[in-house]
Amino acid sequence: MINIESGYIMKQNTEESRVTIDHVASLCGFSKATVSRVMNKEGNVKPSTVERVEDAIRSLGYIPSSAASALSGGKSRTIAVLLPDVMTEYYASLLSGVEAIAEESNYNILLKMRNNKKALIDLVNSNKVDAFILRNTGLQPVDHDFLVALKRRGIPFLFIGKPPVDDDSPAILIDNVGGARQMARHYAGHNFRKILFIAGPKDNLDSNDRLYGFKIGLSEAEHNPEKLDVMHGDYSKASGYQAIREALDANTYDAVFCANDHMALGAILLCRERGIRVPEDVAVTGFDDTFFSEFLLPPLTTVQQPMHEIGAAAMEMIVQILERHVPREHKIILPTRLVIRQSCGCGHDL
Amino acid sequence: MINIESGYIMKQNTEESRVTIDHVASLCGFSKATVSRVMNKEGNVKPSTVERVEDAIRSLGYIPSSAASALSGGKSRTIAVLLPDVMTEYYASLLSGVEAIAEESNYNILLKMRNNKKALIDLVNSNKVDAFILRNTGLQPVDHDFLVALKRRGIPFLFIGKPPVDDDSPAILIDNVGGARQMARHYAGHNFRKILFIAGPKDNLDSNDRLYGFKIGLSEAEHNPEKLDVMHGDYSKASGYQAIREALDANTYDAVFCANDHMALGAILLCRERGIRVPEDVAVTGFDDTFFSEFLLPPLTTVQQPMHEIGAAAMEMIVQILERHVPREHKIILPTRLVIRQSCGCGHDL
DNA sequence: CTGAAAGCGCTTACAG
DNA sequence: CTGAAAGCGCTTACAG
Repeated sequence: MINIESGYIMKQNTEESRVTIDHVASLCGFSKATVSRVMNKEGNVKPSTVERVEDAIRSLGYIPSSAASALSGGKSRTIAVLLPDVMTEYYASLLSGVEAIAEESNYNILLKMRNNKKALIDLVNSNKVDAFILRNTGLQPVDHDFLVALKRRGIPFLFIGKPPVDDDSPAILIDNVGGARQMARHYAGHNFRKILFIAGPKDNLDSNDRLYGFKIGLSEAEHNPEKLDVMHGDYSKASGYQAIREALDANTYDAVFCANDHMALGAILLCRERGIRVPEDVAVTGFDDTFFSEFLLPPLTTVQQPMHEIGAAAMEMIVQILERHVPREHKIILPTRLVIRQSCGCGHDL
Repeated sequence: MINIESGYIMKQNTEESRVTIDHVASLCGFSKATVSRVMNKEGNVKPSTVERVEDAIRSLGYIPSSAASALSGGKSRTIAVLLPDVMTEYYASLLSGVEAIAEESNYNILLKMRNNKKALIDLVNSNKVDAFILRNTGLQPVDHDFLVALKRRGIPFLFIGKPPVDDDSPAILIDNVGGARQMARHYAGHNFRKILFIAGPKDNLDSNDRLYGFKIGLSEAEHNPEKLDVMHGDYSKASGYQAIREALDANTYDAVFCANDHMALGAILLCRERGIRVPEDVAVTGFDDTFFSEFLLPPLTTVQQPMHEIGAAAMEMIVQILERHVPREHKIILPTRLVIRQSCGCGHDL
């Protein structure tokens, strides 16, 4: 458009040159109200007008100032995403799913990784984002005042994972129960009789659902193990290691099912240390199908959840809410799938 | 502040209530110009005034509209971060380092994961961010027009990794040469004679530095291998697998050093398949010290780089540039460290 | 279908 | 050290 490289033109527009709606208006001969209307695809603008305005926008390379439109009541086209962290593959995948759709739909994403009440409420009030995607974990519940602020200002939001108990917000869920149920049936097939479930924290919804699904799966398969003990970890490798260590000090088990792969990794590490063979002495399985599970020795049997798709679905739903004013109440449940590898005792071709 | 739960008060302020600078001004009895000054810590405001204004801000719970301040020439307190992806641990760690400092310094971060020229230039012109953090990989070079736009508008930016050749922007670097040099010395200790280096893409700066460091390390140790072959991958597991497969079809090697851990994983996987023992038949080492490397069998010898710190350093530098108007030209080089595990042949206590 | 005008909530010369 | 006023670049009733 403007040749920056050829030095001598630059002088007067080094920092200031900004094409505004006024330039567009005067170039195409319509008012800026009209320009604004076509930019926002409002509808009732004569097609020929739309065309001329769009030509002007294009030829000027006009980019609306999002600050200005946000201030005057328009949209900022940015969505805040609140995640506990991005270091676990699970969250990184979510984020990449969200981002993929954001890019495609021309939204920006603002990332927040701390449940910092003040910062969040500031963000709500700052006019900076159009909506929120919230990952709710039992671990660090989303602040209540923050949710109140959101509702109060009428800013749409959605949960990845179950909303807080009293809240019926839109949400993207996965079939925790179904995945664990498949695992249980597989356990029944192996005829495991002394089973340890290494759960997440006591109040964690995902973990509770997985345990629940596991139990009904067992009973559906009419498999009645001698015992089904439950220990609690915090989803970390270290906690899986610790849990199985304590459990094994007191009891013996055929098999341990962990509420996620990181804890399963911890369990396998403990077994390696003690010379306990997996799966010959004890089977170990997980949940998530994290990157590394396939490369463990033995390769981990686990439940795959569509992490990327969860993020994508969340962003899609937000875009719909924002742009099509679709009914706010809405849940989507994404499927999970048992992935059988060798840590359960299958495939002796190790 | 306002009791949302007790329904009957809500009626009139359900969506609108916003505390503005005017409210603050009238509460404390100063003009909004003054309020603005204290908010922006401009300096020449009488201390007693500052105090009264701050009291008013606090008691009203006032949050400035970032849209308004951005529009009127102020700052948006948000930094754009451009990353190729977040799915690899390397980028996820960077991001978490960036985020940690952003939170602490009260900045927001806007995440961009595609090198989409138009979207980026729009962002530059949209007034939405104060600065950019750019991860430059040889793979997907940062668009030139985008950089031009940045400079033209005077928006500060910084690279993680080497800037493009002709560019002397601030950057956060790691000591690729030093890390690979340590690895080379270790190789000399093992007396490996037939060495394969699985590099990144041909024009990749990190990979080239690692190869360079490896070579000078070898010569410093006066170790002269019979051969040092180089194959190129793309940093993916699959490419490591592929590279070593081709290499092994034509030659034999004592040891292979991979430019990152994912390719080392691929190499180890190929060896597993072929029944080639690592490290007895061939040693395999990597670079990065990714999460999984410790849990591989054999545990991977690799070079650790401080990923989180890189992100943190980047954000810190941006904040300094923005707030203290520190000189723009600046580089920081962070150290790397050899982590010796067993895939190189050390620690036979497997 | 289109335009004139007010207003969104700040910041920043300018004047004192 | 402080204030009155203009202006940033949009959007949105309101009127036609």
